[in-house]
Amino acid sequence: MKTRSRKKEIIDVASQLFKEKGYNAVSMRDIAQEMGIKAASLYNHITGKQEILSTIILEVAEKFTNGMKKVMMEKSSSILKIQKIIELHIGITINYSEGMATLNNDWMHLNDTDRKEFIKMREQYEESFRQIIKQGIKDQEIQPRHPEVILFSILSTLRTLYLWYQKRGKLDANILKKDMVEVFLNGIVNK
Amino acid sequence: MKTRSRKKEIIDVASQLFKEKGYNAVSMRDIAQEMGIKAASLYNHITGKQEILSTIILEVAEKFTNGMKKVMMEKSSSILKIQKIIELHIGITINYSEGMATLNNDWMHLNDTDRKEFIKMREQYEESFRQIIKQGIKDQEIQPRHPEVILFSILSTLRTLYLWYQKRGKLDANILKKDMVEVFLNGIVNK
DNA sequence: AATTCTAACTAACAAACGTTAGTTTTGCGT
DNA sequence: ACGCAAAACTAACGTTTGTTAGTTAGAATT
Repeated sequence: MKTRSRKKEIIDVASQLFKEKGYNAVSMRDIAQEMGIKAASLYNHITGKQEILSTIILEVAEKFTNGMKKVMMEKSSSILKIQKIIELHIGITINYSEGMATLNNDWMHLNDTDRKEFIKMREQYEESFRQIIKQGIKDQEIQPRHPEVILFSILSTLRTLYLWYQKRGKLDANILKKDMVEVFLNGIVNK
Repeated sequence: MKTRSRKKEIIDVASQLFKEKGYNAVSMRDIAQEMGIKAASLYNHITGKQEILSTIILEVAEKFTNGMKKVMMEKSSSILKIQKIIELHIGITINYSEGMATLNNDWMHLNDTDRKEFIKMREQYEESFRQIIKQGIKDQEIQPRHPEVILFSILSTLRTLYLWYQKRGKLDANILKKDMVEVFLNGIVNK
């Protein structure tokens, strides 16, 4: 189907623009101009601006949900699971950095239905992560600190990875992962 | 001057709304309605929407610049300086959480002049932080890892603190600081 | 009591917005 | 070469936007 690929083009162009200026600062005319067509022509492929937004965000959100599901099913230590989660975030950031930006910054502009679905997914994701940390503390793999601080510190770093990854150019994902795991697991102090 | 306090009111109301919906999704009529007046009346106190935005952002940005300047002048270890920076962020987040959100999300909607100034301030701030980390590695206080990963991990956590602080309600700032310092300095692994 | 000032108001503006309707062009399968 | 569907176009719509102009009620100052 030709429409599919054209639709994908629209989503890609929109992702890029949303990342730079945010959803509300990008008009349908901006998107169309970037594609060399008129705004009205976009409606041959999509139902509206909202559809673009929810397509971008929910696609990335599902990647996270599925990735976390896999991690949760593994029979490994909590530390190893956290490493897998860091890996998951790095992978998604590399492949969907524009979508990642939109998910972070513009999820609140989803329509009621999609926004509620998104929030539910996000809460479940965080809850899974929290359980892993709590289990790690119980098993004495992880230091007995407030789980919420650990969860928040790691998650906010991973969520804004997209801001940073582009600047570093083609820094090897493996090196990035290794260093980041080291920092979170062992800290920065030289003892 | 009476106008000053009324202007402050506008800034405060706008900060709250900007935090929730973002700069472009908040209209002058929204701000006015929240204050119980008409949009046109706002112009007795401010020159326009842009002024509101730059007032909010540049005020917070200067807090950071001044705070960092103080830290840099201290004659203490790098580790201690990093602790001071964490303290600085927590303090600003508590007192200016709305402005913090706007700074993070809407700085790109500043006009050309203000945006350039903001970017310069941010770059200088990051560079100072980077120097502290590099010095710490040279002095063998900090483990010899890529400074950029350390910088990014800490900074992105601190920058999005505002997202998390409100949820935790009145969690004591001192406990938060202590736990967060522990996580970054010593990591989470129980050795 | 008269004047000035502050901060609100109503009315209106031009521009930009998302979207719809109807029409024309393009390009592929026959 | 013809037919048809896909995908572009023009024109316009009703809203919403930030902002300006001119006016008015009430308080403060003289």
